[in-house]
Amino acid sequence: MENATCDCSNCKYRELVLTNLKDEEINSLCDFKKEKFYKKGEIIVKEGDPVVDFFYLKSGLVKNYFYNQIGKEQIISIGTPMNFVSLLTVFSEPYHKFRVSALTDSVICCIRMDKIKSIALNNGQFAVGLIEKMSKNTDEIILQKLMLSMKNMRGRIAYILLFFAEKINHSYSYEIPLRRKEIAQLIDLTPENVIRTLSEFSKENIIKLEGEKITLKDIKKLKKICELG
Amino acid sequence: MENATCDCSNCKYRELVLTNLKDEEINSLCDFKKEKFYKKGEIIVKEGDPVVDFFYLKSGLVKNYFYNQIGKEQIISIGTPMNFVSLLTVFSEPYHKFRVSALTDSVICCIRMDKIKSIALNNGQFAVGLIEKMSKNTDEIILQKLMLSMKNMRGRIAYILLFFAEKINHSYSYEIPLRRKEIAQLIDLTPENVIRTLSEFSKENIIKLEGEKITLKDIKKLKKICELG
DNA sequence: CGCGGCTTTGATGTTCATCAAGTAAAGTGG
DNA sequence: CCACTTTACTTGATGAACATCAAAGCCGCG
Repeated sequence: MENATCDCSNCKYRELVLTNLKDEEINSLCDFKKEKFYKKGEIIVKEGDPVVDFFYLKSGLVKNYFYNQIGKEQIISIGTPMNFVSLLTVFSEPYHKFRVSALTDSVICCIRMDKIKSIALNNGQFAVGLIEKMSKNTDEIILQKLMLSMKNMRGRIAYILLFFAEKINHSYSYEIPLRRKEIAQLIDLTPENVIRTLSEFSKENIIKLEGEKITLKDIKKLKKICELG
Repeated sequence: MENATCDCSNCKYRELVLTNLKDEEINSLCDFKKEKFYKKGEIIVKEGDPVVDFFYLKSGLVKNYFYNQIGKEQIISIGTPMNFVSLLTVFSEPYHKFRVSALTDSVICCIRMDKIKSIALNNGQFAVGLIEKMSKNTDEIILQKLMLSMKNMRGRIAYILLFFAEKINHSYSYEIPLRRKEIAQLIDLTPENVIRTLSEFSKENIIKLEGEKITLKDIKKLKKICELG
């Protein structure tokens, strides 16, 4: 993990997450800002860490996860660029509940939480923008979990392949950003069954697998499996 | 459903949900406030309804749910007193995504959404309070779904019985507020298996069933089943 | 009274997890 | 650079957990 600085005032990334800021507020935020680079696999936040910074992802991909009673990893959500890293716990709890790590090399902007709060106290516009953004973000997480829980094996795999394509890579041909095991942890299957289903899809000519690269060949069929499965 | 009015300025219920309001803001909010009474089973919000009011539950119990592709009802969360009714979609979407109905006779306070937003714009204290409350509320929903998804049949039933006792009824002896079928919809089982497991617990002397009344007899064992299941 | 919806129990079937075993790929140290 | 270890991936066979199906009793309600 490395640090760096950049200019916030014209930062497109900041604008999408933190809006309606006056110039002097931007300065006050950004004097304490840190931009951090994380390598694939690096841990960004550990459960139990005190909440000091507010994070948002500029580029890369992160996972939000925890370990269940029997020590198995469970992925709660995937953090995409222009979005919050970590759940909203940060606004109501002094300590992080979950772990966050980088799935790919990632750039994260860290702003002191107390600065955010103190600006929100004085700038309602900003606070309302934050509320709206949070609301959207959380709803998506809940919706995704709901959608997944309703589906069977094939439906879940289809869903997640389409999710990677449409929400993350913006292409139907991409490198799968998660290991088979991680996919399993995200959609609540075993790695064996993830593999099995991918093989099935491949045999049925719905997808094409080449190493870590995947091409979704029959989108229509895939969407059907996703909806009905 | 009936309407009524009450005085907001000293309302303990309002204070817990909407804090840091100045006197004139309370008045501005409450002039447009409606207090509504819903009978058990009544629908409070339908998916697709425009978001005009902000709801919080003063007393009673509500369920937040939707219908999946095959028309089966799925319960997302149970709304308890002193909390928001409906998910946070209200802050970012113009229309409700889910349906809400009363599980028991309920009293709901309805405040115009535009009033809430316009006050938040001018009162950062209020906005930050709202953010914290929202954050807590949503995290609980996500956590509950996560906990449930990790558990097997017996674990889920144990969890939900303890949830009813500790979070809703504040007693280990209570009337079950949901039908067997609704419990199934909430914890993702079939009604048959809900019943079967309750029967098992009853035979194992962990609980006692008398009509709709239930008594959790062996809390220790129940918690063990909940944790390990 | 009789109809429909909820509840309950038992029997059967399907889906998915688990177990086992083997191959490939990727890091590690001499 | 090559043996060695470790980790990921893959396939098949077996078993357990839960859904589904079927049938009967119960209650509330028109």
